[in-house]
Amino acid sequence: MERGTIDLADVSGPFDLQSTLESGQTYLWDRADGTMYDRLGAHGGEQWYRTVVPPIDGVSEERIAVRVRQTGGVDDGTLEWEATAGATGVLTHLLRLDDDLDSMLATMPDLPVVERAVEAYPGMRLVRDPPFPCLISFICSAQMRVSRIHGMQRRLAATYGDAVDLAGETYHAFPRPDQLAAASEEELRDLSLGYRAPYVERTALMVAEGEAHPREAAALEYEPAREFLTRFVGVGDKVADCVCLFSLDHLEAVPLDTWIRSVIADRFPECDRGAYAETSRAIRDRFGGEYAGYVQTYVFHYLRSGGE
DNA sequence: TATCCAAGGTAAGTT
DNA sequence: AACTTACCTTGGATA
Repeated sequence: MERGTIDLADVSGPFDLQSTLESGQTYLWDRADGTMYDRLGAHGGEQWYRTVVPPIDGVSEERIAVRVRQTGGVDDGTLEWEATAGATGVLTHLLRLDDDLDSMLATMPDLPVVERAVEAYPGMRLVRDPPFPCLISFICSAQMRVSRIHGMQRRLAATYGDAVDLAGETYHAFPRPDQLAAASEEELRDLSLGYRAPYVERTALMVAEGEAHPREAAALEYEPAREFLTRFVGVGDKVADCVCLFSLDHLEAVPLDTWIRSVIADRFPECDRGAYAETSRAIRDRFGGEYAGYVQTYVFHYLRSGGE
């Protein structure tokens, strides 16, 4: 086992681990105390969070089990980690510590709800999930509560993923495409995926057989990337936008989910253009363009956690 | 205790 | 292109 620390004074702008991981962007981490997504806004403070990271091109060539916690403040605190290999690189990648958050915040629109959301969760960042697990977890998200989406991913990992030991505990990696493609629809329904089971099965098969891989969409412009991702079964515009934003660095993507649609109806009705693509463009412009997805994530978490 | 409802939507069919 | 409808499951609200 290796351990290390990341000094947040060396990171551009603030960082907050808890709001970053528990704001409904990622379903691939667990809290060590088992309360991840159990209660909205349950502040345990300085908790360990853990995950297993698959090999990532240009970042790490091996699979790494890691746990991490934050001590101290969002500007001058410390990230403390333990892992099966050096983890500073993968944590910087997954938690977007390479973003210059202050500069991004400076470009965000001068709107009351945005300002309050940013003040409520200082240091919250977007995540950069691995593409395949991100794709599958958001296929599972259709018409589902956040805590249950997380439960599905836990069961998928426990059932089909490799076991990895770290510091006397067993972690379960998210299943690779070939592992998930070997699952039957019936087995997936037994994990209570419901009607999403055939979507997951068929999409895993598409990736396992090399028909397409979600990471290919990272090389495309944003809107073509969204269109590309909808070729996967169970992926419409909304899920495609989530993968664009939470995995593929298309930070202008604004997923039009039920929460953001209600924000549009209540506060920006002129942005409702009917069709997804046009409404998406309108709210993206209203949210400042280049980093509109950051704005969306602040507003989403702020409203969902009871603000206003 | 029983019943109802909605949850980070998508696919397939109809007009 | 816009509009309907079916779809699994279950925690939480309501009666």
